[in-house]
Amino acid sequence: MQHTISKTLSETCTGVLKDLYQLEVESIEWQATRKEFAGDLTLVVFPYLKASRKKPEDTAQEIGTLLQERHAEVKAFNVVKGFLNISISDSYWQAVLHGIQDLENYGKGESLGRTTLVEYSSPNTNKPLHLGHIRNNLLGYSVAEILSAAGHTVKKVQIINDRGIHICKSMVAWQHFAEGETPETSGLKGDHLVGKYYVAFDKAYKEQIAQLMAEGKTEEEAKEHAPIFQEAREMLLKWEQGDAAVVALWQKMNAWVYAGFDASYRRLGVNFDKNYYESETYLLGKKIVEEGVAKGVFFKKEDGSVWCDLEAEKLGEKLLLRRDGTSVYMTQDIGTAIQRYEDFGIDGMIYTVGNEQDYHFQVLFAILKKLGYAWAENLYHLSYGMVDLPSGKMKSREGTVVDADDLMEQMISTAQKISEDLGKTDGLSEAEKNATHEMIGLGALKYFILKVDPRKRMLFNPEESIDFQGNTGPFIQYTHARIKSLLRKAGQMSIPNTGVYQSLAGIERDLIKQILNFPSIIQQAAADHAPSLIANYVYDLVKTYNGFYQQLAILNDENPAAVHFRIDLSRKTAAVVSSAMRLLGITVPEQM
RNA sequence: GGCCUUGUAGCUCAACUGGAUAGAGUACUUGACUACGAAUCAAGCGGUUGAAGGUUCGACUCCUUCCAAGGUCACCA
Repeated sequence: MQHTISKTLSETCTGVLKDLYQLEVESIEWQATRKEFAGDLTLVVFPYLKASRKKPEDTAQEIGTLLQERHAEVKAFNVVKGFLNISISDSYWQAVLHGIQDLENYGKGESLGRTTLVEYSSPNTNKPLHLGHIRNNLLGYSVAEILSAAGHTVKKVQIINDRGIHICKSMVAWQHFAEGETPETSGLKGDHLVGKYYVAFDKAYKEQIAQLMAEGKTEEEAKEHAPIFQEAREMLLKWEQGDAAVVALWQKMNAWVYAGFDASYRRLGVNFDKNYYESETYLLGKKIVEEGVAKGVFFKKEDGSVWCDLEAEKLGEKLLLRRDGTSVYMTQDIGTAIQRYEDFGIDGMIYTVGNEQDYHFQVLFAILKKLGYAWAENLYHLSYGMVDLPSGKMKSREGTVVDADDLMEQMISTAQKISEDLGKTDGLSEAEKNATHEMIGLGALKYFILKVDPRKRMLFNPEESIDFQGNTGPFIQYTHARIKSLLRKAGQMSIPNTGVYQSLAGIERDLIKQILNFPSIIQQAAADHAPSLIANYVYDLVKTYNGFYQQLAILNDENPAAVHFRIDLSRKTAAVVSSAMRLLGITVPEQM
C-alpha cells in the first residue's frame, strides 16, 4: 500500500507516537486491511508496545483516536487485537481517482536519468529458437519495459553467438548433404534449415563413431577421429584464419539464420536496440586483462596463464587468459561489458541468462568491481530456471525440443478455434480476426510464462498447460474487451450530469484502491526485476473489476451520478489493464 | 564432496519482504444468461507450507540440522 494517503498518514502517525509515547520512528509500515475486516489501511501496533507499556488493544485505541482527530481523511477506525484498521473517507478516494487524467502515462515514474542496458535472447546461430528462448525473451523484454516505465532509459541488446564449432558443424553438414539447398528452394525458414543440417551432422557423426568403435577404437578415440568432426575443426581453424571460402559460407548461412530469427522475434513482439556479434567481440577483453595484471588486480602464473583471485569472495580462482595467451569466455564478457559502457554510457546492466550460469555471473560481477567500474555496482543477473516437459528436460538430440515457431503457431490456432466457436468476432474483417487471434494466442503464452517467478523451473505440458480460462492472459484480455464494449455503448448514451456520486460500494472502493496501487507496483517490479508482480497485480485488478461488473449495474443504474462515476472507473480500469499488459509485452483487444 | 536455487491444496501458481483464520486458478460438485459480452460471476470441496528443532508477542518468510529435486564447481561456451 503506497498511496499518497499513506505518506501523509505516516507523518501524522509519527507525531502521534511521539506525543503519546515519546517514540521516534523512522518510517511507518501500512498494509492493506484484509478483506474480512472493516477499513482501508492497517497499522500493526506490536512494535510500539514497549514504548506504550499498554495492552495492544489499548495502544491501538489511543493511536487511532489521535489519528482520527488530527487527520481529516480518517473517517473511522476499529481495533482487532494489535491491529488498528483505519477507514479513509470516500470523498478522498473519489478525489484521487478523479485526479488521474493522463491515462496513457498513468503509473509511470519520473525519469531517473539513468541508463540501464538489458541483455536477453543471445542465441547460437546453429539452430532455431525453442521454448527456453521464449522464456528468456519474454523475461528480458518485459523487464526492459518495466524499467522503462519506472523511469530508466533502457537499451535492449543481444549478443549473438555466431562463431565457433557449432556453426561449423552445420556448415560441414550442409556442404555434404544439402545439394545446394537454400531457404528459397526448400521453403524452410532459414534458422530451421541451418538447424536441419546441425541435426544431420550429429547423425553422421554418431554413425562414424559407431563404425570406428566397431573397428576397435575406444569411444574417446572414435569421437576425436571421426572424419566429419575433423572437418568441422579444420573449418573452424580456417574461419579463424580468415579463409575466404569458409567465411563466405559462414556469412551466407548466418544470414539465413538472422532472417529466421527476425521473423520469430517479430511475431513474439520483441526487439533490440543493438545486436552484438561474438565474431566481433570475442577478442575483446584481452587488453583489459593485461592492464589488470599491471594494476595488480590479476596475477600471472609461471606457465603464463592469467588468473583472478576471488578466494575472498569465496569464488575460487578464475582463469582469464590461457597459457597460450588466448581468451576464454570470461575474458570476452569483461571486454563486452566495457564495450557496452563505451557505447551507451550505462549506469547498470541486466543479463537475462539461465541459472546454469549463476556462478559465471557472480565471478564476472566480482571481477568488474575489482577493476573499479562504478557501474559494476549495478549489475544484475536475471537468472531463470529451465523449462521442463512432462518427459523431463528438453533435449535436442532426442527431438523433444519445443520449437518456438511451432509453439506460437499452435497457440494462435487454438485461440482461433475457441474464438470461432464462440463467434464473437463475426463482425470483424479477416485481417482483424487474424490480428485478434495472434493477440490472444500469444497473450496466453506470454502470461502463462511471465506469471511465474523466474527463479523457479517450470513444467510445460503442451497439451494441458495453457488455458484460456481462469488466471490467464485471455481472461484479462476478455475483461478489457468487455469494458471497451461497455464504453462504446456508453458513448452513445446521453446521461444527465447531476451532482456527485455519494456513497461508494465496497467493491468500488476496492477497485479504486487497486488502481491507485499501480505506480508503486511498477516501482516494486522494477526493483525486483519481477514481471510476475505485474502479472499478479493485473489479474487481481481484473478479478475485482469482474466482481464489480457483476454486482452493480453500470449503465443501467437509476442514479445518473452513479453511472458517470462507474463509466469513469471502468475507463480507468481498462487503461491500467492495457498499460500493465503492455509491460508484459501483451496487447489487449477492443473486441474478442 | 563444496557452493547456489527450489520444495505451499490432486495439478499450476500467490502470499505486499516477520503480521490477523496461508490465498487464487484448474479439476470435481452446485447455482446464475429476456440484465451493460457466460473466455464471466457466486457457493462447496480441497493444507501438519518437505521433516525436526530454535529465535519472538507472532514464522511459508529468519537461524541450525536433515530429506528431496535441479544447477554448478573446465586452460568449454
